[in-house]
Amino acid sequence: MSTELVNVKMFGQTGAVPTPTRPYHHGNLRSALIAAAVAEIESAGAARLSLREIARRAGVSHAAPAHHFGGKTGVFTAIAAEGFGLLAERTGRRAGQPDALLATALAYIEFGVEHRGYFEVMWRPDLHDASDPGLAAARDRAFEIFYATVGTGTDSADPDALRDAAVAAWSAVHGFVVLWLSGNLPAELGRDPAAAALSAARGMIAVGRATERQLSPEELPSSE
Amino acid sequence: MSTELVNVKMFGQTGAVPTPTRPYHHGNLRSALIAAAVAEIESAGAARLSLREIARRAGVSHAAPAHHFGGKTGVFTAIAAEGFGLLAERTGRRAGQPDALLATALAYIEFGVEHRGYFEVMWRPDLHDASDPGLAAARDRAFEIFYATVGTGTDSADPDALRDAAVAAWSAVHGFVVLWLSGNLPAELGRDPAAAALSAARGMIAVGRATERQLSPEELPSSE
DNA sequence: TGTACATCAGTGAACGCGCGTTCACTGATGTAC
DNA sequence: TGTACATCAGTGAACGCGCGTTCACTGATGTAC
Repeated sequence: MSTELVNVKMFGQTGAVPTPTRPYHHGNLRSALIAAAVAEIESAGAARLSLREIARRAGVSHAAPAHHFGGKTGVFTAIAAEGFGLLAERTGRRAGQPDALLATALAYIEFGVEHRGYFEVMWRPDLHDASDPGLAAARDRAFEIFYATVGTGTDSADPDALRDAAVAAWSAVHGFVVLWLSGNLPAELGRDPAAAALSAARGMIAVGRATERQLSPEELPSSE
Repeated sequence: MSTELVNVKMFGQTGAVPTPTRPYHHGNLRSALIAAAVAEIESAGAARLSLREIARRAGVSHAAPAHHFGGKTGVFTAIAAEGFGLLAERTGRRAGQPDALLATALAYIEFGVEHRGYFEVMWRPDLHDASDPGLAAARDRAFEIFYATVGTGTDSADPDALRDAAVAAWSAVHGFVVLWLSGNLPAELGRDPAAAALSAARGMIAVGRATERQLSPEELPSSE
């Protein structure tokens, strides 16, 4: 009898075979728990997440997640940090391209829609520990990429103008993701988030012009 | 002994005074429960809301909320409907003004920030019953006002262009509120949401221009 | 190569808690006469 | 004006459930010799 066979998980089995044991040490419990938690958040929402449900999904004892992460906050913190890493990777790829701002905006939206489990946790300091060094580093890295892209995309030299543009662009893409995920956007936009986001980008041009028309002269940005 | 005195709530009392009874029928339990629920959501988040906590805040028996609203979904549905009513009232006030789009955007943001308890529930069909007739009517009314304002503000005659502009404007204000409420926006924006939103509006002009520059000619909106 | 031992990842039984729901009830209110 | 009665808003005791946490434990792994 090979060790392979012995170590395989065979929970459903009830035959004459002596109860096969899965290895006592999981080997990669951390990843398994995070994956289980993300899957659970995607199917039931972050509010419903319980340590016991994570354990059930990962096939370990109910005390294992708390043992490994210290508690629910620890799980959320790990998810958020990993999420910012994934986001930075996606958006960073576009840096330098001539249409980097638009491409980054679409990358942000695609990330949020494809990874709602991560996305939902990343912006919720009430769930995770925002001061965790690993999380803070990952978040800062993602922000740097975003700011740099907005800076070159909008030709904003003035730091205040850059910040305002970054907040505006971020609000727009973030709001789009949130409304999309919660099913609030009109159904006519279709089911492809990238196509819908492109439509919204077209709309953004009209909104920018209307804003310019409606802001009083002294409220308008001075430069450019 | 006046009825006033008899009816007053005196829970802490243990003296010789005969136990004063508060009226068996509350009189306005519905409003009291909604107010209690909104207050609880604002202090602890919608995820933590329990029927028992609502009852505690309202000073009624723990079974009263379920008795009145049928269950937690009923409470959330009532909150959402009332929230859309409040939003429509606020944004509707600005219709017709020359700067209606900007004013409506600011009104949306102020509403979201001031009434986070309502705001959080309104966009969560997983919490409330979106098909409830009262809720649907209130929501449609609020949407009509928003669409009309965006239509006149952006001069969008084409229905598709109007929809795109509405989605873009909505994403922007909605994203701003969500990021503001979750504490994710940079601290330099200050503590006054209206001032911060005005800054973001300035940034929106630059973002609109950058979007126009980066969209390829065939992706650009044809009219205007 | 073999043995002894420290480490610590993961277990599983037990606990107390707050929750939603049920249900027989209480008592205020409104209406019919 | 007074009486009888139906209605139903709100009560409170009781229930079972899933949760997080604790803690003595088990057993795989790595290291010292």
